[in-house]
Amino acid sequence: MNATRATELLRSAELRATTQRVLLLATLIAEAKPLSVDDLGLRTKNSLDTATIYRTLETFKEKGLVRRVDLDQGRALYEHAGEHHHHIVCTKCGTIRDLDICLPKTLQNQVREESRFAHVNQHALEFFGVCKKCV
Amino acid sequence: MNATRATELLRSAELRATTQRVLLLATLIAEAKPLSVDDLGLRTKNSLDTATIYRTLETFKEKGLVRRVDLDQGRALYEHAGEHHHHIVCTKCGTIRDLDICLPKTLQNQVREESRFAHVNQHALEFFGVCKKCV
DNA sequence: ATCCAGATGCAAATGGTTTGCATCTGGATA
DNA sequence: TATCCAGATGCAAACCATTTGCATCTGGAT
Repeated sequence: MNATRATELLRSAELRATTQRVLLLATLIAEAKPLSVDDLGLRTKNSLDTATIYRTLETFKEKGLVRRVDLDQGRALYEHAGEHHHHIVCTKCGTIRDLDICLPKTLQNQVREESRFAHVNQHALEFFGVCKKCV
Repeated sequence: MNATRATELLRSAELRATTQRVLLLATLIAEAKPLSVDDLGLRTKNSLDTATIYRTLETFKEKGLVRRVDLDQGRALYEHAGEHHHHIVCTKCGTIRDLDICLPKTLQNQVREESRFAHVNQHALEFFGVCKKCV
């Protein structure tokens, strides 16, 4: 069960381990993929108020427990924050797969130079395609 | 003036060159950066109905005249579709700068293999940082 | 067992985007 | 150039994800 793991994580993030937070975090850990607020509502059997889910996800994000992913225009997705990675999305069925790749350092340095920004902190990289089932 | 250029582009896209479309496309060409629906409303002196802007942008997108950029959670941005490129956004002031870089082919091939998708059609790559003015 | 700052639930408000419908117009045709 | 109509526009209402105000509840410290 991920409830104990979730509780531990909440404690180390200095957050009160409420029923709702444990449930949400455990769900995010269990599913291990980006979920929408609706998804989270369904997977927790609508036992949580929508506003609570939004507020909780925001809190989690601030503490680095989850990461927000913008794959979908229209609604936000959140995933348990493990290692930095990227995704590929099937434009037909919406399936999301994790990718174990990242940008080469050379490209990141190139951006630092070309942008003339003082800092380059992060990047979003998402791929879109058609999965085998949807060909 | 970009109006004639816009009219030409509309014609070759087989779209009726209405006053509104010419105005919108000319504005997108002139600004040469991602604009929100609100931005477009202001820059056209609120002479266009919001619904018209949304519908027109959707039409333009289908015809490949504009590209939608998701930099901002909350509202969509659209830019005149020139060459494929990416952006860097200042997380303090919101300034967007074009980047003349793209993913190395090797990485794209890596994604093709690792994803096991039938096709990989496109990617979104955005950088976030702090520009010199905002340090 | 008590207590209270912070968390939750509920409902209403917000803001971007979409849609139904009556009217208008670009541009093809005669 | 005048006519015509499919498609475009304007307006207002509807939608939907997200946020917010506020009264009540609760985790965990005392």
